[in-house]
Amino acid sequence: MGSKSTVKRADALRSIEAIVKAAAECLGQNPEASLSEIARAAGVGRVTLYAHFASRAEVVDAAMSRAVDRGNQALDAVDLAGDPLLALARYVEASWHLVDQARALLVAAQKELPPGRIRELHSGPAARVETILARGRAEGVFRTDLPIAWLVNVLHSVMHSAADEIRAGRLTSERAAGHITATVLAAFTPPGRPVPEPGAGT
Amino acid sequence: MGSKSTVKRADALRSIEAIVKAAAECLGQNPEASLSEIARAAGVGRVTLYAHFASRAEVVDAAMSRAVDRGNQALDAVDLAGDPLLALARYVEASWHLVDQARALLVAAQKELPPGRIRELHSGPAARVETILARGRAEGVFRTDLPIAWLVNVLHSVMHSAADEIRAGRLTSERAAGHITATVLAAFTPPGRPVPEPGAGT
DNA sequence: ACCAACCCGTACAGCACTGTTTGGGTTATA
DNA sequence: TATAACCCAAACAGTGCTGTACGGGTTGGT
Repeated sequence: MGSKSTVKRADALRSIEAIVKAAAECLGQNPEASLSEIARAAGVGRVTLYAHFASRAEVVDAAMSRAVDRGNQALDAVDLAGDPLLALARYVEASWHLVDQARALLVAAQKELPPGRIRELHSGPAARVETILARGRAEGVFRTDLPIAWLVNVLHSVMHSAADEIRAGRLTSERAAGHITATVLAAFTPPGRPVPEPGAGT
Repeated sequence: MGSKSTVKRADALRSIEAIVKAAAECLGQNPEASLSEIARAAGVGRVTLYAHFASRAEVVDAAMSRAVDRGNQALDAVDLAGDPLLALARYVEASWHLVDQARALLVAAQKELPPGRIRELHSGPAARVETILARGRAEGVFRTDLPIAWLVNVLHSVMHSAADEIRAGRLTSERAAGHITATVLAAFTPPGRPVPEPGAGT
């Protein structure tokens, strides 16, 4: 789409990059950050921002896309094969961090972007977890009495929970992953089976 | 405080009541609802609203207080003694519903009210859960390898999770409580012990 | 039946944000 | 080095919200 304009100049690309980065950071802290704030954080005039993005929605979309890309990229380096319990632990270790920053950004996106676009962006990461969960269920280590979508949502909720606790000063970043996995592995254990002891594969 | 004015007239009290009720409902659906919307929903002129509440913050505070009061009242009717597992199940059954509506309201409150006031309002309900959890830990049915504050937060997160699933159309209200308790009771089980089968005391 | 308290609509001032325009200075690229 | 692309600050219109001020109608309490 949009092959009308000739190639952008180098400084223009630099500006755009700075804006998208600043947008991801600002909106990650405060979903209602104004375009003025974002432009200032990017070290760029507000008008320049409008020269590259037609509307606030476009800025949010770009920031969201960037965050999702980074997330996918980081998760590609994670080994999701082998014991589902360990795979899930590795997944948590690598992503709880990202999920936190993405949350506020998601709030901004939900107000500015059509729901379809949101699902589209969210589908990639979601698929990974579902794969792990499905394999774990097939192997009998994860419960089958609750829908997969529910389990996925619980996982994300617990990650958000950790972010809250950190912000409240009741939890340190180092312990977060451990708490999350301990909680989630227990929550996913099939009824009647013992919950796994933590620290099996550290 | 405020013993200067003579008693309010009956219609004034009726208006105030309608405003607070409408505020709780509107802000419960959309934390950014304007005072115009709230006044309209209350069947009252916008100016009348300002005659009773000096600022938006006062309206939010009143709505929040109302919701908390109602919640406490509903929870007073719940028996929290006996088997901690069953007590927790009863608690969930009675309150997941309230927590949902209170969430958006809380978002509004966090933007308008000082943090101290928020903690003050939240302390009542939180204490209940902590009591159940502490007793369950003492009796060995809840895990002690994670802090109580964490467990409380997990419980709330899972409740929010249920609200999300319902809004997304992937869960019905009837099954919500069951899913929540099944998840949370498993998450709270001490490592090495079997997770309880659901439906023990239905 | 009276009067104050209350309600209402309209209107105004102030603020913050979005999006656009203008005009002049700077820099990449050929 | 020329020129088109780019950057910027200042300024404008438009919108939506908050909070206040008025004047005329309605209603509750005594």
